[in-house]
Amino acid sequence: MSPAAAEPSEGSLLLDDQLCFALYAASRAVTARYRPLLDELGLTYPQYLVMLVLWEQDSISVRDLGVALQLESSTLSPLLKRLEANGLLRRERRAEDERSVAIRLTEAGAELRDRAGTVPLAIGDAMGLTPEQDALAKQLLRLITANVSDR
Amino acid sequence: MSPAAAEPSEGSLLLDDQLCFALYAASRAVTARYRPLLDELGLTYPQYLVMLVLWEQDSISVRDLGVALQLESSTLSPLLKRLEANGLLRRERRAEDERSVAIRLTEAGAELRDRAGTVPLAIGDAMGLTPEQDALAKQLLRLITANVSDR
DNA sequence: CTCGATTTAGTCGTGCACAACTAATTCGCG
DNA sequence: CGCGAATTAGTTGTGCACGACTAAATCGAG
Repeated sequence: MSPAAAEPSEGSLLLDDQLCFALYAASRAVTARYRPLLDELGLTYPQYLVMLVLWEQDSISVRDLGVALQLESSTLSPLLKRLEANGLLRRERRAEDERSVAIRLTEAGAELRDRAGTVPLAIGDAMGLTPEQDALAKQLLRLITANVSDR
Repeated sequence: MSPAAAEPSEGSLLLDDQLCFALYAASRAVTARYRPLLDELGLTYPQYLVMLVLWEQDSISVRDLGVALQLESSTLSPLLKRLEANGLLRRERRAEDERSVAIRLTEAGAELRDRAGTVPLAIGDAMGLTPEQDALAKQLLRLITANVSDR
């Protein structure tokens, strides 16, 4: 007989017992926190993630971008079109394989990296986790993603 | 000098160092896992969350639903309209306050609860966490949500 | 070499998510 | 009581996210 509140958790239909809801709510809360910072860079949150990949590895195919971000081409194609329209990148068919499209940063896209440098620290600060909690959270989230993805 | 891989984490612009990306990817992976189960119930994932709240507390206002799920009326209004069109709930202006709209389950909406009973267990199984990991993850996610939301 | 299978981007339709705004109703101060 | 402020749903516009599909290019077995 535990004196603490009951923990039905497994198989419960109560919203607040659901890990999935905690995950969903946290994800939206974090992107909401990013919004004002990214507004100053003229980026949305998914666009920011694409830029992170490109700053790490320029000239990547749409396919490999999709693998890195776990997004479909039907999500990426219009998103990349908007980033191209904003002058941050160029899309060009690869000569060696005309099916593939290489995404390359423009000068403006590469320079945006400098202005984005303060963003992760500001968010990390807002999340308010200790380095240990941060590492633990990442570990658990990757475990969930891996378990839930396969089969 | 740690022999393991470096952990720059704080202030890094590498995608895989970002807790925010782990969160975003996990959230989408989990909802993707729900999709085939919810398809059988004729629900989307956000619709399922709304139904969870209604099974817990029938006859709730749009406002209170928004508080529970942290969603705006501009998201809920069309979503509720679709659930109403599918015969799962009714919307009626409250007599005592004509600004407010009460959401009430129909018979079909209440009965759907029985068919949904197996969903949380199936998902919990797919996530593959120990009860301790599950509790820890929920705790960390709620901490992040709370820290990131205020101010 | 050839032709069906595979790979790669992209389009289209549906349903969130949210900011900005509107309209109706209720509240509450003077 | 009267009227401006606040509350509540809802609409509109933009941008994801993803399934289903298409078109073009490449691959590979025979």
